[in-house]
Amino acid sequence: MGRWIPGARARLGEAAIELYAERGFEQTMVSEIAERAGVTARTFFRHYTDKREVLFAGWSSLQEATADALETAPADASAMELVRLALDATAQIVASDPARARTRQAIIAATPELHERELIKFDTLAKALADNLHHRGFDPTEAELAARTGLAIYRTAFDRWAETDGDSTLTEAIDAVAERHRRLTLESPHRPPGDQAV
Amino acid sequence: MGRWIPGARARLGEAAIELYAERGFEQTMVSEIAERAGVTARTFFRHYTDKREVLFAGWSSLQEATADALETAPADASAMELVRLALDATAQIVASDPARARTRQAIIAATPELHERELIKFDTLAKALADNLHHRGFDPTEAELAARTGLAIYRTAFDRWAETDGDSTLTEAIDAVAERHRRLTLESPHRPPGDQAV
DNA sequence: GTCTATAGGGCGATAGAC
DNA sequence: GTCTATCGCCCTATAGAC
Repeated sequence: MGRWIPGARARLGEAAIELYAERGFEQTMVSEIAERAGVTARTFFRHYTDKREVLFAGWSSLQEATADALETAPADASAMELVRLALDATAQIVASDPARARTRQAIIAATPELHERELIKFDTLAKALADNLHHRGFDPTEAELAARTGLAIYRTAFDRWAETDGDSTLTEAIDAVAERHRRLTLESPHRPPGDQAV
Repeated sequence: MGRWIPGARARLGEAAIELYAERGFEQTMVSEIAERAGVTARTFFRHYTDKREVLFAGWSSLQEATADALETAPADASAMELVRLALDATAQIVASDPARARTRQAIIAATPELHERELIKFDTLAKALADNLHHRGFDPTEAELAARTGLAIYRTAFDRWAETDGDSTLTEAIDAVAERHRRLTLESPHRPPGDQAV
């Protein structure tokens, strides 16, 4: 007795996503996930801090991938060029398993709690990117702004990509949205000092 | 008996913010908030769906204010011009009580759970703004992108404003960051079709 | 307003891997 | 022997049901 099968973490992750997809996030109890994975509920919490975290287990690798992508970038690259490199690196990972990406997306979209968690993950990603840019010499405000603008582009592109049935790539979607962003900004009038809103 | 003092909602809101600031969000129990407000814990949950929601009670008025601001805008305004009007309207409300805004900010920054909730509120605001732009005739992608870009500008401006000691206005901070955003985008090279990342 | 189920944390014991 | 994964039982606050 007490003979435990290794790989509990992975089994818990699988079981959770299956159950969330089958019957919904809120309708799934931690004890059920644990049961399907062949462990106790207590073990679940040793691997994942809470029920939501299971769906975001891979995000640290995204952060590493973007950091790697920026390491090999030319030293004189502009802030937005670097952001684009980071987005492309992210896109490659996410789009490497489109079916999983879309399943995840469907689960998250159905549950405000999970949407909340996703947003803070995006925010963490943006923060990491901003720090990276800052270390490259950009000032904090510029780094923060560029990173957040990049995330705005990425999220919009992902939304479009996820709702189409896979005839175009995520990277192409990012290209298209980035170009839109350019035009949008060019259209917006320069507001000279002294011409401020009341 | 049955004699209750009106204004429970407001008292609960005050009590919650006081206690969150005094001893931290997690260390504060709902029963303590209720006690300080002179009601039962059950009453707390009738006014606020959960512990976090207390800090975001005023956000619906922000949404209304931005909607109003866009109603009076010229019909031929560009997407980013409209976004700027919305941000300025938001800034006016938020900056009308700078001390409160900064206290709130400090509580939220100290607690990931609250940060999460704040992000979804911002996202909801962005969604509402995007819908508004969409109804004005902009296509969904453009509306979504413009709204999210606007929020990126707003949040960066707010961060800068909140960490300085009130010698400049929030609206000025937004102006400055918007101008930065323009320059950042202009610097970023146009990527012609066919020149995509590997 | 009361009652209850679930999330999630703390602690000590145990059973494997090394 | 050490180190780490797992268990099981205790506990409390949240949040929803009645």
